[in-house]
Amino acid sequence: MPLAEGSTEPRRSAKWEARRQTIVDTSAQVFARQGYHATGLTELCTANGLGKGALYHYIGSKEELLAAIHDRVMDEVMLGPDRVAEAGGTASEQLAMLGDELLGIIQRYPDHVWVFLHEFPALTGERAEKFRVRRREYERRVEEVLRAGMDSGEFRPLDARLTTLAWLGMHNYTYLWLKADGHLTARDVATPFAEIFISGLAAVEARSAP
Amino acid sequence: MPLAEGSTEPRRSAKWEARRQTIVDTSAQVFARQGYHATGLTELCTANGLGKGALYHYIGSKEELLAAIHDRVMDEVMLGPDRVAEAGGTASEQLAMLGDELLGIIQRYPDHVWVFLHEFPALTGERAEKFRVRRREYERRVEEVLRAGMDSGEFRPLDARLTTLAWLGMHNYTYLWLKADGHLTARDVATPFAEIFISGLAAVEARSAP
Amino acid sequence: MPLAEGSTEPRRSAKWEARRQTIVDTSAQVFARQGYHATGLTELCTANGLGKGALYHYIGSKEELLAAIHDRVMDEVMLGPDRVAEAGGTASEQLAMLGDELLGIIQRYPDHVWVFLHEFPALTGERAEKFRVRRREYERRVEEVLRAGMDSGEFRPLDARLTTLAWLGMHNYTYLWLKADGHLTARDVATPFAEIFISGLAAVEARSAP
Amino acid sequence: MPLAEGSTEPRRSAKWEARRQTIVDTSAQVFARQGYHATGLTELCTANGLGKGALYHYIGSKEELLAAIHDRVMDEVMLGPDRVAEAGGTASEQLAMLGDELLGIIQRYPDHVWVFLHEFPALTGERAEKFRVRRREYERRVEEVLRAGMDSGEFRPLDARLTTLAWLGMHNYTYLWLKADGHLTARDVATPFAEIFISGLAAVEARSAP
DNA sequence: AATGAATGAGACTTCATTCAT
DNA sequence: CATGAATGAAGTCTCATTCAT
Repeated sequence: MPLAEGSTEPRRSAKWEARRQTIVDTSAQVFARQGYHATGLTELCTANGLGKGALYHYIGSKEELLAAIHDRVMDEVMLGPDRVAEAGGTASEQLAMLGDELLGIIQRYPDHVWVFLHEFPALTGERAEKFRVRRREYERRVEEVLRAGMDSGEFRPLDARLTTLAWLGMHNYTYLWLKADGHLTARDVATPFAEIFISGLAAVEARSAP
Repeated sequence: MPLAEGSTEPRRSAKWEARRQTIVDTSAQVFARQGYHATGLTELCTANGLGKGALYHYIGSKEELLAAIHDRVMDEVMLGPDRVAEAGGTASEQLAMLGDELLGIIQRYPDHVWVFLHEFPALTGERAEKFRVRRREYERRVEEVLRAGMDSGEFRPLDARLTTLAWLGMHNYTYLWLKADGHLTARDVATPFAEIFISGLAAVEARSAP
Repeated sequence: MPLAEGSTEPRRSAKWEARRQTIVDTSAQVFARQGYHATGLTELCTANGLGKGALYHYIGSKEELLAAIHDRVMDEVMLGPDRVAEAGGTASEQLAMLGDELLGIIQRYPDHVWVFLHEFPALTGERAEKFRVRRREYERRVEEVLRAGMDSGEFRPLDARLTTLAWLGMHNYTYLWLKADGHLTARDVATPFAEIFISGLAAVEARSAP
Repeated sequence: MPLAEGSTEPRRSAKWEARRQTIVDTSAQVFARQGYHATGLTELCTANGLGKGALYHYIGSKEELLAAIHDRVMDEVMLGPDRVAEAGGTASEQLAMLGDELLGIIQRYPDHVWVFLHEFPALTGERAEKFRVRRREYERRVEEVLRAGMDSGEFRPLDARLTTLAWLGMHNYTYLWLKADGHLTARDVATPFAEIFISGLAAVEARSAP
């Protein structure tokens, strides 16, 4: 019996967990390339070098595998706001850091992110709800930073929600072209993005002074 | 396969074309709600109030239907840059207009856009290539406007490609939340987006003057 | 829209219904021979001379097919008590008639009955409940006849429920050996069974009269 | 396959045998609840608190386990006629005793009996044949008693085979509702059953004498 | 124009069983 | 004694598409 309550999943060996992680990562690649629905179990088996039975020994179901990919990337994403809050600094600095963190993840986990942003609707029931909640939570954290900047007069007073969505779109959308194997690092992108966005938010007086 | 597209396809009656258009639009709705792969032909039949044979009479194949949805929205999108070029004006004005046009389409065709941005990978072969080309063409037109602004000194000198991608992300990503039925009009969003983005690009002297 | 309310099943053509009935009967034979769980869809396809898709066009699902077999036989069984009640007569006569009817069905539908008595636990949810209810209803009708006989003094006063179960066991159990192809007719069995059972129930004075 | 049963099978330790017996009994419960085919090895493992390897160490195969359950109950059943023959008495007394014994087993081993009567067709080859033979042997013993009663004039001259089948049905069928946990003992049922059946068989003169 | 029966490949998943550890 | 990873065949069911009517 595990110490933590409510964990209905039977404890598995470290070896099992490691293998499972490998399978999750490999499968993310395949899903990113072909799409979740367009990828059959047989293809996943080939990609992972496993028979169907063995694959199911690790993944439980195709949808559970999809959720595991989501978890992998969402766990990382949620760390960003925490680290940023801990680091402190001005709203501009915090927003820049958030962008850095986010693009870093997109670059390090391009496949997982692709799956996360594209195949989320394939999740059903509780699994879908879980990630809807986590996603909203992240957005809320971004919005908080923006709102703080507006409150302090560092940013112009804008619609915070709309501004958050603009920022998210600008950054998230990079999943379509930002890959680790390119010559571009995450920071190469994050820095100009931050420059554009933050100076776009900057309080008017700072700009229009005669 | 015909050498010249559209030439050998048997001309259909106006009635047929009208009915087909209705089917394309209705199907876009279903695809947007459930995903292309997750939607079966039977569901499409129900949604369109047609038997399988009749549906195939109009759509040719499921993938051709998907391509028709792409066409519907891409035809509209490509009109934007043309109209903008014709209208003339400063780079800022042109960029704002582009945003206006794009968000207008996203709001008027939320389902088609959703399908276009989400299910594009389901297209294969020539059909995929066709839309890849059109999409790149649109991006090139946006980049042109940005490059013109930088050349004229209206915008700071930035990486034009990267800036284009930032602009596209910020605008395209609205497909996830911008719906016609909301209280928000396309312009309600386009205006603040343009303000943020354009002032973010504005040449430094304009901002830092003492 | 069908006239009858609540009928969610789409109306089907008479041809479809006829073909379905044939499939139900043929499948009952296969299930009776090999068992429900031990029979695969492929086998059913072979037996019915149909591909998988076509078979599903008619049966909906394997369990629905099982339910259809249940329906076929249960519809017939439930007619017995009605006909008997209508015919009237003494309790002994009614009981004999019930046995006649029941064994007649067992002989005419040996496969359906086998499936009904053996594979009932394979039904789930509402489908299981439906037949549990109908079965109890039939038993209640038998018990009523017995109780009437006891009340009138025609039968000895015994535990009516227990007596019902004895009668049911004696008759139902014939499904294991009573086949139409044998030389034995249903009546050949029903008559001696009725003689034994009814004289076993007969009021004591009728038997022990000097 | 060993030529002489039981001879070449490696003798197992008493501990092994005990453990095996426990497993057989526990599994009978699971099979009775869910059916043989509907129960997976994994479920059996859970129910028995054993891993797959360990379970196979005891059971050999799923079908062998099923056979063991059959053995358990059939061994008991076959003792009945022997004990009855040894006890002697009139045909009526012997028949009543047989019923007593049989219902006693059904009540003491409801799960094993359920499996025996329901899942017998899942046995294949020699194993199926073995139990077919034992079952026929039991029926023969019952028929002998009936025939003796008829020969002696104690019972009316009826079709002995048919009468046997009636008696078996009446008694065997109780497996559907006779459980140990109820308030009803086996004798509570056996006595009225015997009364009905035996008086139903009683020689005519005893009843219809003018 | 339209129907819907039929196809058969392939979808996801579970099965009983084996065997290296 | 016991484990649990691995197998691969078979399970039920859905798919897009065709075609006789």
